[in-house]
Amino acid sequence: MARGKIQIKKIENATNRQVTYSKRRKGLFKKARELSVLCDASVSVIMISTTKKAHVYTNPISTKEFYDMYQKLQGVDLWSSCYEKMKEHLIKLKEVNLNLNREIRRKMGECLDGLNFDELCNLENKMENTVMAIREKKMKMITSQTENIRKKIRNSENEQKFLLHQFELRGEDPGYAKVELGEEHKSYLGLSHALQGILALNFSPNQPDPHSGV
Amino acid sequence: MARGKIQIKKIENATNRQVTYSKRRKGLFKKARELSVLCDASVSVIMISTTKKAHVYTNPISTKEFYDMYQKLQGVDLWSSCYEKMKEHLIKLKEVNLNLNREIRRKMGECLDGLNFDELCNLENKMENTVMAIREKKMKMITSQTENIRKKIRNSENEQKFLLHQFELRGEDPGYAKVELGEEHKSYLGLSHALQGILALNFSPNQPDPHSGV
DNA sequence: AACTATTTATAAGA
DNA sequence: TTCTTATAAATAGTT
Repeated sequence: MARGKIQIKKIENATNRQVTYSKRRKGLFKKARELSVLCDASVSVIMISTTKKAHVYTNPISTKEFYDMYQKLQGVDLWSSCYEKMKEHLIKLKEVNLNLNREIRRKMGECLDGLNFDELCNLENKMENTVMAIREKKMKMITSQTENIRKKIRNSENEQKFLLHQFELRGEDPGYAKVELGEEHKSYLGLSHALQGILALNFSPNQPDPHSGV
Repeated sequence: MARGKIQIKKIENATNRQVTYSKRRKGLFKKARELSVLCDASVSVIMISTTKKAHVYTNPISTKEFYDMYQKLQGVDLWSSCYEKMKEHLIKLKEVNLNLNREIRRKMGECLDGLNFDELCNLENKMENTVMAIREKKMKMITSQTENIRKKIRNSENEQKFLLHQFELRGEDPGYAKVELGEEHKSYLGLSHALQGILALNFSPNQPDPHSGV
């Protein structure tokens, strides 16, 4: 358009192309601004070079507002695919949550109205098994606790024996300490045995229940 | 820019403005196309007039692709507010689901390892209450069923009486029908009474459990 | 980045 | 709207 006409096709010389890009970009933005002002229109110009650098002109609204308005006017949602998928996922999860909550309420004995007799029997069985499992777990806990206490006692007994031995070697009388430790051990043992007794009682009555399938 | 210079400010004459808009729009699109071709760049021009009509030129990619690329290059997500909120919601729901599932597994007697002794006792109580609630529900079901059957029997007995009365008035003998109905009633009653007995047995043993708080 | 010959865009009029 | 055309503006090639 000056000093000779040019063909509208890609400029092969990279430097030349870059210079032209710069000049024409400026020109385009100027024209865009003029159009926007003269005609009171909203104009958005975005250019992305091969070097992936973006140049933007928008007036009088932001790029986001531009896209929002564009979408509204065109009646298309450019992001619907991603957005809608997410929405669906959300709805599904909500439904799953609702069902899980209902299941929990049923397991708490509420919300039983929708179940028929067979389903009630089934749920009863499962819940009985649950109670049994919980009792078993408690039993294990107590047993292992008792075992631990016994070990501790054995350890301190051994330690005590060793200390006694040491005292004897020195010809001294450690009487007081010996009695103290002995009392402590007895109360430990008493507690754990009592707990085991309670659990054993608690555990047995359900075993002959005609409903528990095991 | 011809036949006289103009000021770059809004053209007040509406017709004039419209004409200029049309002419300059064409010019801008032409320049955009030339730039795109000459410099091998991506160009997007969107114009929205005061009459809310959109005119678009993009090359060589679509408006959506343009938007996506623009976002990536600018490192901003124009929809982040809405999108991120949704994402957070999704993550929260997933977490809730996970917890609900864990709760259900616990109520089924699995996954008890994370609980301490008190929690186990608490869960045991709840599950016992559940079993009781289920049994109560079953009981109610049977009771109402029995009641229904009793009502039906009463109704058919009344009907039978009425029919017998009618026959007597006519001086005829309906003996056969009377015996049939009577037998049927007995078997119904027998079944429901037996069921009630079974349930009563099933229901009572858990009542004196020292762990149920009620 | 600046210059400038020339092409291109376009304002006003038809 | 479109065509015309005088003139302003843009810009290709050069420095």
